[in-house]
Amino acid sequence: MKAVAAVAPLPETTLRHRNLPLLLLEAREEILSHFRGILNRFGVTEQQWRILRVLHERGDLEPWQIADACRISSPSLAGILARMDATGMVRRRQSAVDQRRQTVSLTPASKRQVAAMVPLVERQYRLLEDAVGEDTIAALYAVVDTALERVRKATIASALDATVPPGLSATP
Amino acid sequence: MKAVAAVAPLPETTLRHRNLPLLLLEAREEILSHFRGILNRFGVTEQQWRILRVLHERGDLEPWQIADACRISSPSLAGILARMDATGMVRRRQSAVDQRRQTVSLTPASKRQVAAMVPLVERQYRLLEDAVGEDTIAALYAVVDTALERVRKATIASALDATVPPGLSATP
DNA sequence: GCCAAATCGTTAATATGTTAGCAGAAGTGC
DNA sequence: GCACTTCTGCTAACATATTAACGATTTGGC
Repeated sequence: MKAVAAVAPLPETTLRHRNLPLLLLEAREEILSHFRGILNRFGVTEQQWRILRVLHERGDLEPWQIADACRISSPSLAGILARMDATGMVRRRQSAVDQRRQTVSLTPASKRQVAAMVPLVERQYRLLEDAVGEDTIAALYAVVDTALERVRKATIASALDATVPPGLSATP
Repeated sequence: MKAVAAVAPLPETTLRHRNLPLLLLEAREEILSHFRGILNRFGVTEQQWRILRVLHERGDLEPWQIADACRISSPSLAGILARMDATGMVRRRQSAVDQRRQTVSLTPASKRQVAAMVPLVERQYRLLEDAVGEDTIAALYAVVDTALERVRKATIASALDATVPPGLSATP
């Protein structure tokens, strides 16, 4: 006869949860694909557009503010801003009071470019809403907003803190 | 006195729509941050895990199937698979009938590694659900699913096809 | 059977993401 | 005033994303 432990949950090797980051990546890429033509037309990358847009909306910013707002890591941003500075898309000035800090601002040329891009981007959003339903897009914003907020506020433990069968970890 | 055209919509320079791809990026990164510890522990990148996982779930696949399932472009996948092959994470075999095709499969070592990672990943999903509410995560899956499906099925025109004021485009 | 077109994986060039670490500058406590 | 800590932006090393283009097939039309 089988022992009592027969019902004990074996180390399951089947994922019950679908890959949520992958799903979000798919959604993001699918939507972004409809804007990429506009970006390519104006010769700006997706990250460069995020930066142009946030500078357009919020005015001059310091690099750490851009990094935070655009979800670009500091090392990535350093290179991106250097390239944008070299091509005249932004201007960087050192702060006089704090030698560590900088201020990034749009140039007259990039302001004109943003002004030309904004109506196209806005129109593309409307075309998207017209095609899939404004309510669908609104629900997407809303649900992602609340999920994001709750994940950020929550205290989430790490599965690594739990007891792990020794010898299975790749830790040296 | 003002002319009748006073109400005509000036070329608006204010974006009414928030950056939706950025919002999805934020959500994705926020969630992924809680899994990155597991991936780092086992020395696999996020993309490598996507590949390991899909091979675990669906068995041997050809590169184009992996590219499609994991949302990895063909050029990126070439390098990733080459590295994974070099480190023994996957094995590649040429097809006998079609010299262009390959079959990618897990190795015994990577099968053991996936088996060790799956419970941790699954546990992390549960910790996430416990912290933010299972319904929140379920709603996220559901809404993103439907939005993604509708965007894919819809026929969405390009804003570039509309009339653009000449001289504002960066087209040479 | 043969040639043009489509397929599959790949390389090349450039731009970013990730992690670790570092240098200069500014705040902090004593 | 000085050691200590924090902050800000940066470099370095590596892995990926994007776009264009290519080489080796395979397929389809005729």
